[in-house]
Amino acid sequence: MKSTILETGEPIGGGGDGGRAAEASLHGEILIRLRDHVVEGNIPDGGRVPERQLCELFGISRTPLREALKVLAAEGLIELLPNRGARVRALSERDIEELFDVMGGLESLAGRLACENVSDAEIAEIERLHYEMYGFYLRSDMHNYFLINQRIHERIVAASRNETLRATYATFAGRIRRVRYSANFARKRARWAEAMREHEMILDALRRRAASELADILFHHLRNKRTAAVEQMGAPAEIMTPPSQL
Amino acid sequence: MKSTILETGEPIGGGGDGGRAAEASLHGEILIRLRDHVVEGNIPDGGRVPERQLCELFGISRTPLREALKVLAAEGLIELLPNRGARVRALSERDIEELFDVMGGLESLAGRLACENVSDAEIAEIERLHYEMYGFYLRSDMHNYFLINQRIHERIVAASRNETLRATYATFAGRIRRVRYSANFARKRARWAEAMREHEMILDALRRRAASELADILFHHLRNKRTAAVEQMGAPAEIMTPPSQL
DNA sequence: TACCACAAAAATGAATGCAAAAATTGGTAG
DNA sequence: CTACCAATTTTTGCATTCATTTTTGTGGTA
Repeated sequence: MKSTILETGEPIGGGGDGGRAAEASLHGEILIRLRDHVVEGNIPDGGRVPERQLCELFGISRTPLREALKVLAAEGLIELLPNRGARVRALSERDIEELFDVMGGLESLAGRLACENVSDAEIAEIERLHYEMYGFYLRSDMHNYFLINQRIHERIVAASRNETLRATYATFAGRIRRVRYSANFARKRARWAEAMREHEMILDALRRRAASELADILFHHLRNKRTAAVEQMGAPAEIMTPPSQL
Repeated sequence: MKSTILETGEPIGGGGDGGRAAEASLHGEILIRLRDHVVEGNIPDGGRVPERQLCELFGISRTPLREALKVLAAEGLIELLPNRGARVRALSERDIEELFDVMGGLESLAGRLACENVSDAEIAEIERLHYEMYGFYLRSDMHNYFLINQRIHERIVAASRNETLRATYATFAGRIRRVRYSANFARKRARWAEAMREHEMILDALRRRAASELADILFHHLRNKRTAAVEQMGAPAEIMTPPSQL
């Protein structure tokens, strides 16, 4: 008996979970590693996902790898062409609009449910993060601003007390991760200030536990992010070159 | 539907689609058939999903079947226990609450987006369905009422013009299909009347294209469905016995 | 009779093998 | 030199095989 495999009987994939469980059973590990491999942009958009190479990269046979590919296809991260293998799914502008809107719907829901369930301590924690983020905004520290921003949204989702929602949110977040990353670099000060104001409204509505209002604000917040992201796409100039792929 | 297999090079799983495409490639067909097999309740809750038997049922080898199992696990329909095979995922009361809330969030979003995009013709069609449904309500024709009800909700989702949302909605709808079916049999006249009133509000808000308002109404509509479903669960008396499983 | 140990049987997880389809290469004709 | 076609190579999809693990069944013992 080795040290890597866990011996618990914990179920895998129980809740369409965003890939949290399933570390056991080779296939599960490969799924996670392959997902990361794709999400992190090691393969260019629309590029082929060569089974053979990945097999030796991960040191496994094709069977578990192909199982993972099927799952990633179901998640929408890659697409499978009959007899022509897997490709990294290139997101069209429309795809990105749709994804941001769905994210908006999910965050909107999260806010609504959070108003029902959030504790005072959680609000206090979100407030703390908010002011921390505000500090980075004042200092124009984009990177740390973005990090805290993410955490605030995650806290709201967590406060919704809905594990199904959390897992679904995680899946979609992974799907647009690359885009969000680059959209992040749209250093438009105007949009940034607007986002900051929206975050103040979010916090205010959450404090008052105004569910419908928070739902509205969050949807529009994401809608504005969508606009910013799409504008950024229009004039990319220099696309982030993936860190070289063997 | 044509002769089952389609020869187009259409990608599979392109959008996390709810199983619409992918009829090609044995694996894809098996995925659909197996999903139906589970959703339709041929295997009891928590029951084992025997690979061997299903293989000969479908007349295939274990490889494509196992690929399908992995996907269904990712969708949350079944769960995989390491070295102990697949089981049909039994939904706890909490699971069902979560699922209804997520469905509420998705329909809420659909309504919001529909207000942006719905055409007059689509509204007219939904109105037509609404009055047709009203007729079944008056005649206490539960079955047809439910069918039209489903179609109205689908029309709203379609009017959102968001394919990603549509696919996600379809996946979750499949996940609670069994529950909805039995919840449907909760013939509480009071709840039924309430639902009818809510539908009138939905139609009204859609006509006025009042996005936030419609979002609210749809969420609460689903929340009420959730309450009804959970109450129904509490006193099931006779659980729908699955039509015997070899 | 209840319980535990042990062995046989079955099922799972992963690797390998094989046929078919696609991509690639080489060659030829125009 | 280019366009087109055929043969080779590669890749994909599925079946089969092999090694573990779990489950089942049996017998012995307290």
